[in-house]
Amino acid sequence: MPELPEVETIARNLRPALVGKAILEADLCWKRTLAKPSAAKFKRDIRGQEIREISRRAKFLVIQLSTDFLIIHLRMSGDLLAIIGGYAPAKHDRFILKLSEDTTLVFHDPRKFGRVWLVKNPDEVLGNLGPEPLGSDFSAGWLYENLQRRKRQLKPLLLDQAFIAGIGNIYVDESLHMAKLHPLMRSNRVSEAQAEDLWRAVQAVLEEGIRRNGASIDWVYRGGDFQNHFRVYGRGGKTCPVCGTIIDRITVGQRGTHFCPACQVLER
DNA sequence: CACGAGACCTGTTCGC
DNA sequence: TGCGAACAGGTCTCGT
Repeated sequence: MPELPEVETIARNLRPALVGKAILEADLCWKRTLAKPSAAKFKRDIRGQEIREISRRAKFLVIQLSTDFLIIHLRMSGDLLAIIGGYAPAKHDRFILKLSEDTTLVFHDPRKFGRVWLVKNPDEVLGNLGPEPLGSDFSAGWLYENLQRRKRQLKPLLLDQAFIAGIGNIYVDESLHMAKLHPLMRSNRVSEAQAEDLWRAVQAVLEEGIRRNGASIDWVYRGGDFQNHFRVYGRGGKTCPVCGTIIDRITVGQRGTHFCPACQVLER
């Protein structure tokens, strides 16, 4: 579920409930959820540290502790909950931190794709990420230049976290639609004006997602409502809100891809 | 370098 | 109603 706006929403919600609390004990329910280090070292090292700050980098949650960084990626179905008061174990809980003041941080993840790291240096995990799309290094000029240097299809390139970090399947489809660019267009054929449109669209769509507290779909509900404002994502067979044409659904890089065949024309 | 397929997982929804 | 197939917010690895 979580792309940049959803992870940002989670970080904002967790911050007031967790910052300042101490970690009493870690409990790992599904072994593979822990990416680094070993379970024994993890449990030993994390105990007694205090939660200093919670932030986001791309789709990662970064929890700064007294001496280490706890980094979490929710992948497809992960969710993080701060439970104040009695904690009752639930079916898909994979990892639990018992905190001071009767608080529990629960990592709930039905599909078990999510991962957790405990590291001294966050770059060990975050070092290969591209620029933050809502950050100052992401400019129209940077985007144009870097699109020229590749010859990839736009959609898979924008999903490549080493190229730009934080965009996922929903927001890429929405961004390309807003910029009126076809998902299969070659990146090196994007004009300077089109790159500027794409730059603007990516930021607008992500900002709207954050403003609406992210998108909540299916059984993973977190209170966001961006799902009620999708223009193309998940709307194959329905009409384009801009021109009324029927939205098409294709597969690109094994991902469902939604676009308007009239607004987003593939020139060749 | 670019791309497709397969893995990793469980749950829901759809078609017959 | 039952049952298999398709599909789901992500990313990694391997072969071509």
